[in-house]
Parts: sequence; structure tokens; C-alpha cells
Amino acid sequence: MKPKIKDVAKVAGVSPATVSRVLNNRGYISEKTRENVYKAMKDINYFPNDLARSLFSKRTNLFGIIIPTINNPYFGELVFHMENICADLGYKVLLCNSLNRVDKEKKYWEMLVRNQVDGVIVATHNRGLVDNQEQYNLPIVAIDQYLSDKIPIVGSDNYGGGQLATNYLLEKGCRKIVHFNGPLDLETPANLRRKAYEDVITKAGRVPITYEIKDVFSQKIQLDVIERLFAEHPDVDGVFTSDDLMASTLLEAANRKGKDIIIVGYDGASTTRLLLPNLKTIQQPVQLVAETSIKALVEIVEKGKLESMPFETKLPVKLIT
Amino acid sequence: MKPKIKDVAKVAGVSPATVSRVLNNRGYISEKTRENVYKAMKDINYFPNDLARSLFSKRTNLFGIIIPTINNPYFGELVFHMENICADLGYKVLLCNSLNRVDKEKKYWEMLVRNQVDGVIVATHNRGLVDNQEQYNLPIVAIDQYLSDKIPIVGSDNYGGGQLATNYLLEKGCRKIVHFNGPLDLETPANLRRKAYEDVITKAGRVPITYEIKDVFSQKIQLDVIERLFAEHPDVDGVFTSDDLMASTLLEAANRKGKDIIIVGYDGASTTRLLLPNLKTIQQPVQLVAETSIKALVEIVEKGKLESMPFETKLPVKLIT
DNA sequence: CTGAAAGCGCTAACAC
DNA sequence: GTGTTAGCGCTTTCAG
Repeated sequence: MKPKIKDVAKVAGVSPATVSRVLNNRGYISEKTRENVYKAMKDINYFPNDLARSLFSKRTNLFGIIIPTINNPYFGELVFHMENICADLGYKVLLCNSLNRVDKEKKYWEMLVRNQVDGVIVATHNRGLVDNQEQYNLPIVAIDQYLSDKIPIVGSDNYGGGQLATNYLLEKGCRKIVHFNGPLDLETPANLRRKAYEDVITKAGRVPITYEIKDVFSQKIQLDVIERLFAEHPDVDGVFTSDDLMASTLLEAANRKGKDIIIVGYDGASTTRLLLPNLKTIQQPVQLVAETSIKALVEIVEKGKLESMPFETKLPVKLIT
Repeated sequence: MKPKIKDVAKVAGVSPATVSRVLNNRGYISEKTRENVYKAMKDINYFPNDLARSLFSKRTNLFGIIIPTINNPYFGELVFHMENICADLGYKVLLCNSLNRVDKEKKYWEMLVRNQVDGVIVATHNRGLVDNQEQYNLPIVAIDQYLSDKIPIVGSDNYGGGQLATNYLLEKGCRKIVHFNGPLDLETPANLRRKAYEDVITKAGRVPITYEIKDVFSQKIQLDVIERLFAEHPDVDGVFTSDDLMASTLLEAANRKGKDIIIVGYDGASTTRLLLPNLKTIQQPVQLVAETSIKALVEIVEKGKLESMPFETKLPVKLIT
């Protein structure tokens, strides 16, 4: 049986209350008893039960992080940083891969509530769940996504990124510049990448050509769209894709076809940079996104509201060529 | 204030015990009251407090997963699958990125114990921590790593993979085949990759040439070693690296130097395959590793011991060219 | 400075 | 079938 506070008390010859005080550095305790208690804890190999403490304190120091999938260079890096920062701040991370499936995500929300998490980071496109969030009444910070006008957002400068990418392609002398984007019905700020493309292209006196990839995580759907692109615009010589994985797939397909296309992706995660160092991309400040969002969440949790930062934060991106 | 069982009871006009019974489907309850209770829960938006339940039941349905870093194609995919399977089985995942740092890992262990996790999956090289694990007295399953003779291991067939890779390079007619491996002082089964290389090369009547990369996660150290390789063996024409990231770095360097080298990596994670589809590699059955290890852990947790599988499981790998 | 006792939210005997 | 009560491990008034 695991030793409990009572056991420590017995060994140290004091009352449970005293042990608790030592544990929490609360109230006045004589040096002598404090030592005794510490020694007793060591001796019987005692570790406090955080469940019991949390039950009382109503704080778990637990955050839920909901993302589509951790098996992705960007989210992998994002969660990596988040978890790191959390560990430093004394928070623990419950990982939730929703796969962008509403049913899964709903279960996760309920699970998180039941586990009394102190707050949640959401980076999924969860339409139709907003009411839930309100009902749960939890501190939440959203990553690059509008959930409700009460939930703060942290993300990158999507519009700026789209401009950077498109302008780069123009400068490089591309004649026919196309854009690939993810599902549009999701109303995420990421759609601003496309908007920027359209604006820049239009301003340059050209006609925007865009393709929508309904399911970003399906390789097959991506290939179908690429096929269509090559059929409809064989003379394409520049593409801005709204993420690096699309860019990579396209790059590969273009190589196979012997096509010379300048491709600019989006995200610039470290793994992608490592494996595909030559891929041009708009790099998001992942670590900064992690820091900013976790800091915001902690503030809401600990102070009850967000003070030190705006409701929506747009972090600067960088063109990498 | 969050509603509790007592509130539900009041609304439903029954006692807390009855509500609890409904919640747990325990004992006999009349259809009538059951309905009433459900309705009350809906009405006041009640969610059970799993902390309190766990405190009583001594089961949290929580697993800790300790890995070096989630920001890595292989571990990202591994944890993705693990979390998925856990979710299906009703377990939750506490994510721990140890960065292979003993101090961090030690903290994680203690944290997991205090949080009363039901079990732990460890995929880190944590020398000097074994005694801790025994002291904590927790169900543990290790991924590709010897911890103690009591902790079951799940991994891939490292030796077989090493053979596959080396034989492939021989068959391709490589004259000078070199091997890159990670830190050797760690005594992991992964060292069998190198052993297999040495055996195959020796049997072919050649002399093994190996380079050790002391820190797999440092790009700089990798580049230094590559530099050394090119200086010492400019005629190298085949390399088997003990992971794909090394392979990628080497590939890049070789391209820069205009060297024609056949490279075979190890891992074959989906992200790597996506970004670098032409990279030859020994692919680990990630999903199977995840399934096997989680299933083993669940068995230990729920039945008190491992019955359905051997103490050490070596899952088959595949050569991808 | 320290102990006794009540309570965090829930469950399981034990009664009726 | 349902209610009363004690207790999971811990913290914190309130006494002393």
C-alpha cells in the first residue's frame, strides 16, 4: 500500500496536520519537527497524492491540449514547446488528438471537464462545439481559430504571410501563380493566407487561381487536386500552398512531371526544415505561439482574466527561401 | 460553482447514493428514477468529478508517456497512435518530453506518481533511474530499451533491420559501406542495428567503418561527423544510418558535395516518407509498436501481470527503397 | 507551534 | 429499490 500522510505522521511522531504544513510550507513549524517529517517522508518513500490535494484545492495544474493530430511537423513542434513551457510552470499536459472529428473532440471536452483541468488550448476546427465550450465554463485559448468572442486567439500573421509568399513569387518572375488552400468552410484565420494571395495577385493585374484541398491530411485528395492543376494550367510556374505538406507533395509531383515550379509553403516547422531544407516557406514562430498562448492561459487561470495581451495576437512570420 | 452529485440528487428528488448508482449502473434502480436522475443531470449540466472518483477507486485511467521529444517524426507518430488507442480504451495520456535529460525525467516520474497514473510507457534512455522505477512500483512498459529484468520491452527487430539495410547496400554494389549510429553508451537494443551492420560487413570479408553521433538531436554534431567521414573516406558510396534524420542530413550534405552515395535510414515514419519519399529506409511498424505496448500496459494494469505476450517483443521491420 | 475534526465529491456497505 | 453513513488522502479552520 502506498504510504499516506498518516503514515508519515506516525513515523515522525506528529499529527497529519503537521505533516501537511511541512509539505505546504504553511504556518510556523519548528526546525526540529520539519526535519523529522522530511526524514520520515524519505524513510517510508512517501509521495503526496495530488488527486486528494486537487480535490480539496480545486486546482489540478492540468491543461488539456486539443489538436487535430500530433503526427504533424507543425503541431508536433507546437505541442513540444507548449509542454516544455508547461513543465517549467508546473503544469501538466493531457494530449488530445481530435483528428478534426467532432465526435472525438466532444468526448475530449467532456473528459477534460471531468478531469477538472485548469484550462484548455484548442487548435482544432470544431464547428458546432462552441456552445459546449461556453457550457463547460473553462479557461480556453484558441490557436489560430475563431471560437467565440470570449475566447482569445493566438496565431501568426496569416495575411502578412500570404503577402510575403505571393510577392516573392511575383518577384521571381513567375507568370502563372496558383494557390492551394485547405477547406474553406472552416472559417479560420488561415483563410487570410488565401485572401492575401488574391489581393496581391489582383493588385498585380492578374486573375487569382485557387484550388481547395478538402482534406489536408489525405495524400490522395492532394494528388487529385495536383492532377487537376496540371491538366487545367499546364503552364503554372509558381504555387503558394497554405501548408508545407501540400508543398512537399506538389514538389514531388512536379519533379516527376519534370515541371519547373517555384513553390512556397507555409509553417516552416523544424522537422520540415530538416528533411526538406530547400523548401521555400513562410515560417510561423512556433515557439512564440506556444509561449504566448500558454502564458495567456495561465493568466486567465491564475488571475481570472487576460491582462497582459490583446484578445487576438498575430505573431510575425518570416519568408524562408 | 460546479454542480455536484448532491445537487443532482436534490433536483431529482433522490439521495446522492441513488445518483451514484445511476451513474455507475450499479444495483437495481427503477426505470422511473433512472430517468429522473438523467434528466436532472442534463438540467443542471452535471459532470462527474473524476478526481473524486479516482480518489476512491484508486484508478485514474491515466497513463504517462515519457519520450525524448514529441517533435520528431517517429515519436510523433508513435505517440499519436498510442494516444488514439488509449482514447479508445478509455485511458488518458499525460505527455512528458524528457529531452533525454535525467533531471527532467526524474521530475516527470515523480509527477506521474503523485498524479496516481495507472501506468507508464517509457521510450527514453534514462540511465541511473532504474532504482527509481522500482521504488515507484508502477506498471511500466519500455519501448526499445532495457530498463530492468522486470520491465517488458516492445521494439522492432533492430538486428534484422540492420541486416536488411546492409545487405541492400551490398547488393547495390557499394564498395565502401559506412554506418552511423547514435550514442553507444546507452545500451539500447538500437545498438543491434550497428551490430548487424558489423556482422554482415565482416561476413562479406570487409572491414566495418562506423561513426558515432553523440547527440542525435544536434544538427551541428551530425554535420561535424559527416565532415569527418568525407575527409577520412572520400570514396564512401553507401551509408546505413541508424535513423532517418541522420540520413536526411547526410543526403543533403552529399548532394552539396556532389557525392553519389546510397543511403539507407531507419524509422520510416509517415511524415518522413511524406517529405522525403525517395529516402530508402528500414521502416518500423509504428502502429504495431504502439498497439503492442499499450495493450501490454493495460494488461499489467488490469490483470496485474503480462499474460498474452512475451517479455520482449521484436516487431518485424521492412526495407523501403 | 501543534492536534482534532470537518469537508473536498464520490462510492459502497449496511440498513430499511 | 433507496437512504444513511463512513471513508478515499489531503488541507484547513479552530482550539489549545
